[in-house]
Amino acid sequence: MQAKTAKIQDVARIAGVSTATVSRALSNPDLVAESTRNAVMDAVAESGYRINHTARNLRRQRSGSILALVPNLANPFFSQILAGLSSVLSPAGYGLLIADTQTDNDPQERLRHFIQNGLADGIVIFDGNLPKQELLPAQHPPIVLACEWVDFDLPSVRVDNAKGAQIAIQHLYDLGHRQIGHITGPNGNVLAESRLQGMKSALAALNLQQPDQWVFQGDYSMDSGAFAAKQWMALDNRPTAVFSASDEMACGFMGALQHAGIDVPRDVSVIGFDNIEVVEHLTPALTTIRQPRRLIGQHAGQMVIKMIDDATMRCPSELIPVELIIRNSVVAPKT
Amino acid sequence: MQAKTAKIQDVARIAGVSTATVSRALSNPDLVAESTRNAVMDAVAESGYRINHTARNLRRQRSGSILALVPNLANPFFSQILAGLSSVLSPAGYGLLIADTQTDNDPQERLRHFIQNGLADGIVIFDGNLPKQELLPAQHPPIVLACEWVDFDLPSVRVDNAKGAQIAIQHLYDLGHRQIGHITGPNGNVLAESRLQGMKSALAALNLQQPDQWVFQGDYSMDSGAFAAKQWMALDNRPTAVFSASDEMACGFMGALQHAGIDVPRDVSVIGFDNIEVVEHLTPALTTIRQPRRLIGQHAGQMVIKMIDDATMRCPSELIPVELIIRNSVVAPKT
DNA sequence: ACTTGCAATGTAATCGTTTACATGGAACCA
DNA sequence: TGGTTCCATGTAAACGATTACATTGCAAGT
Repeated sequence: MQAKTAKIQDVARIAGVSTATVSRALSNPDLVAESTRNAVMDAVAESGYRINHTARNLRRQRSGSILALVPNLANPFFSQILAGLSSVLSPAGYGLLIADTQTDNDPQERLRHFIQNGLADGIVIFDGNLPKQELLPAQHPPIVLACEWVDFDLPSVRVDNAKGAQIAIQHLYDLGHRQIGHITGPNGNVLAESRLQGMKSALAALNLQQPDQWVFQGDYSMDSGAFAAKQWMALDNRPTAVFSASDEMACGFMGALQHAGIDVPRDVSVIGFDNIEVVEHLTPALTTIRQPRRLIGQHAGQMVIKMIDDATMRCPSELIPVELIIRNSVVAPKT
Repeated sequence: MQAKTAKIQDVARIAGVSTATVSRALSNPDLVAESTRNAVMDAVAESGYRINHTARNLRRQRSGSILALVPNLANPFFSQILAGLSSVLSPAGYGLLIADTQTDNDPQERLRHFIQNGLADGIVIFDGNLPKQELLPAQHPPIVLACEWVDFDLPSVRVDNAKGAQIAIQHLYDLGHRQIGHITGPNGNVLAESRLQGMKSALAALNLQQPDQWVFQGDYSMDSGAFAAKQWMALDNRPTAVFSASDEMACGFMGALQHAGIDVPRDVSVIGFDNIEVVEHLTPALTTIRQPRRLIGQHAGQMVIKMIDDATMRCPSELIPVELIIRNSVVAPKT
């Protein structure tokens, strides 16, 4: 251990003032006279002083970071959202702590750990399946839910999933499709549910039937999309178009069909949800519903910061608009 | 503000012991008698005590988290690596702080900020282009480089990129290709360089020529792969196979070719690098060089923890093996 | 019986800031 | 001139843990 890093005491000594003045000069410059402020700054430069955040945080009763709880870090869906989050947190002086909610077997305890231990000044939750009773009553730092949400009253930022589904169905309908299948997200997932519901009511409004075997159970993974393809191929009576609750599943679905020699979109049209980056480069390029992921991250970040700054603030939930991106995976059905 | 959370004092009072004993009972159980230990545990349960990490960290002169510096958070390439990292950090009691190195315009200052401010007990750097002088001399927490590396002596965990390139070329060669092109990574990137060099020496060993116009400048993005496709199509004298320095570029390349009506692999074989998840589901499924990304994250995490636990430790760099994944994007050239 | 050693615990200093409160002086006003 | 007010600064008490050092009591060794 060589020359320990300078502390505020050292700066104070060099500048010939008290530690209080140094502290003020640094974090509240208008409180000190200009001349002293300059002296302090010089002393800081001379000593190479850097603030000790741990000490500051202890004193201020804060942690200086925001925690993001994601259900599966390995899922690239989150990378852009996190990038958006990070881009608003950094400038505001917050660190971004990231934890995977599904790594171990006691989510209950783990969640409590994160929420109650003062590890974060605010939390952004991307996982709608967390044990709800942990979120509800206790005193916790500001929480915002992003993408997924839970049924009681916590502020959230999300897209209008039902609307997205409706747009997708309408698009298929407009091109002439009357037999429309669906690949769902995992059971119990709020996104999956609302996309499913959105689809159902859109179909109903259009007076279309959808037999149960046209609804394939998925879990957002590519593999589950590929599995849906197998089921589709096994059908006597195949839907002419399939709306997938995620782009990843659509990838898997199209891939498996193509590997089996089935032509997309000639034999079946496919529409996805999310607009992840790769789908533009697929063949056929995937028609999909765009979710502005970066934006979602940014809004969530801004919201949580607002709630930290003003504890009384009740943020309204935000609904980010979705958008149909037309590419080449949807065409009129064969006649 | 209601009932402030219990502190160690409260626990001590309830258990009828001193704070020192409580502290020991919690973090060093064998130092206290079993009976007192139980009394303390009961008191903890009764009071709902949860440790204040900020205070502990201040006293212990640590921060309790590890920082990951990634060049571009939005790049899904990192999501699995981070998942691996997180999976070893969490159990060890470290938080994972994530920062994007490219968000703002003064990387120098930013890097210094992270390194010197005691924000992290250890740092994992995924960006080989950081200002090197910042990493070199000063006293900093343990640093390990992952994936990318810098030329001087810092421990790293990475794959054998040159070997990967060599395997790729050999595979193409074995199938009969003698005219082989390449899409590079960004200029100055160590991965790009070593894959390029690996390819060059493999070609030389096989006595193959590679005119300059067969080497397309890319930047790892899908778009740059698509751009390379344009250049490939403009060539009079096209290579029969292309080795791409990343799967993403290979996606863009294949996509753009297919959209232009060119058949992969019949008209040109493509081999990638990374084995990102989606490429298995492309049509054709992409033949590629697999990098075990999750493993890289895990090893980097273990290494940095080791270095924190034992400051004298000099970790040797680790080389994770790569592997050829044969799929359908490479076939023998047209005769 | 007297020392020695050890195990269990307590006392209090310490980590590096922030900030409530106290102080001193200048400016202003009647 | 004496009294307010206000600005700039200093003093010292927090924040909530850990841990060096001191203390105690008891068992064992001689």
